[in-house]
Amino acid sequence: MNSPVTARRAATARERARAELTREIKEEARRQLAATGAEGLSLRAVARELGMVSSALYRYYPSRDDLLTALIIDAYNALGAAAEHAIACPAPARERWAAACHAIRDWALAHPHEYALIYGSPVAGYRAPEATIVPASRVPLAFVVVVSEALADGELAAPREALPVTGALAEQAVTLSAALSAATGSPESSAAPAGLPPDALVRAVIAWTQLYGMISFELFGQFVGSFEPAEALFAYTVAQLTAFVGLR
Amino acid sequence: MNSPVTARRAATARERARAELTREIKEEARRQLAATGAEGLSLRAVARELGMVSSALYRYYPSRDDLLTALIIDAYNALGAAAEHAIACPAPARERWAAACHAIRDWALAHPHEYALIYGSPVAGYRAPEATIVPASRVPLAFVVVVSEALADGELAAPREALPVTGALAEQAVTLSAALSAATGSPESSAAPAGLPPDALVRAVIAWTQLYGMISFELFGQFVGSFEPAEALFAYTVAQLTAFVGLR
DNA sequence: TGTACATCAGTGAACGCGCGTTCACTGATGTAC
DNA sequence: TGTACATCAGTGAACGCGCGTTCACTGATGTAC
Repeated sequence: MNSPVTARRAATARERARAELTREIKEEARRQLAATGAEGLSLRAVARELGMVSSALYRYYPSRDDLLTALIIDAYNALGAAAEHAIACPAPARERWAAACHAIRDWALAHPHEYALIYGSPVAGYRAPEATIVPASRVPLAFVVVVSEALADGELAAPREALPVTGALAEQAVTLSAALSAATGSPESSAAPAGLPPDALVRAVIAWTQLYGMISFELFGQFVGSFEPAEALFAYTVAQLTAFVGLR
Repeated sequence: MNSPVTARRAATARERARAELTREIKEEARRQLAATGAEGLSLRAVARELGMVSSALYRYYPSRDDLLTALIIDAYNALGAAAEHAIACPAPARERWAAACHAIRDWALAHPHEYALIYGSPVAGYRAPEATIVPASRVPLAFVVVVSEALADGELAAPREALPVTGALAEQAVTLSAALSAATGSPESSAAPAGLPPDALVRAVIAWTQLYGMISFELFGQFVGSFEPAEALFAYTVAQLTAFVGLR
């Protein structure tokens, strides 16, 4: 985009203004998302709030869907960063794992509409482009990394009541495991989560869906009148899951 | 509504036509829901499809939200009926429990938009009325009933790795347990699920959120490229959950 | 059984709204000589 | 350094759309005497 062939030079005023406005548009859109939800996000409203004419936004985002995509990617990245930050500390794997769980819930409670945007029911007529795949995998990858490191450090042991993983499920797990090794073999990732055995990987994935279910139930109001506030239930679930995943 | 004070009499042609059309409107709305999702549901489109003028619908549903509410209640009831049907057979509790899990997933896969309507991200600007509470509780109640019956029949035992339920969580569980006993003490329910100990209730609730998370992940496309198709993963999860809940 | 009146279903036009996107344009900023 | 041209940001009007909801109305169905 920015003429990568030519030598680097200082950004012009125009370029700075453009970057600035691109950011402001996204911020205003995020604000409206938080107020209205994804379906209510409107280019015209965003432009209005920024004191521009709606057609001017098309200099920055070619369509409403592109703006939505930008928000989705940002949300995945923000949540992924929260999880990665939580596991980036010198502590036993089981503690880092639990910290990631709580970090994810905290982020979700703080940004409910952004959480719904990425994990809620799909937005009608919107098809997520491939650019969302990598950001979307940061959270599950963080979990896999922790479990892998626990395995390497001898802190992983299958729970006593674990059922064997066989058949089609084992095949899927092996395939995914290989894909993960390939993906995280890239230079930027120091810890290679390769070689996670199928049953450990399956348990990690199940744990992730459990977290997701717990957080979504809370956020979408299914606990109103019973386990709301849900801190206690969540903490208990995380503790159980830690054992289920096999973190000692 | 139907003049319960006066003696019963044959329905007039008008009344039959009204009941018929009310049903047809809901059916058409459900069809559009399946095609477009909740946000795309429009009174005008429903009327158009039925060959009526849009204002005529207001004789049947006072507003779009009321039509949505009717669909939500129907969806809860359909899913609840599927779960109840699955547990209504002479078999060990653990099998009936697993059957309910699979029945719920099957229904969700067959009616993805209706599932999203009741368990997806809340529809913007829509507030669920109280009339949805009872239908919404049929599924969780079915699970509680099975576990209660297992307890009564000596088929329930805490899993070896179960953590104790204490503090705020135990209090919430006790309160909920009491509410359940009161609610299901009504004549229509034969099996009184009273007296479920807090830790068993908590585990049942956690299991329910796990199921929900697993089904939603599959339905909302988060498994694309990894565990899709998700039958194997789901079956494994159900088996694990059965043990977790303590069904022997 | 027949008539007068009340109830109700459905019509058609209208209100008022907001939306995404396109397009020809003006005027400012940047660039090459 | 100064000028001519190219690039780009933002404007304002317009297109075409669909929506929920209201309202005065016509004509059919039901009811009471």
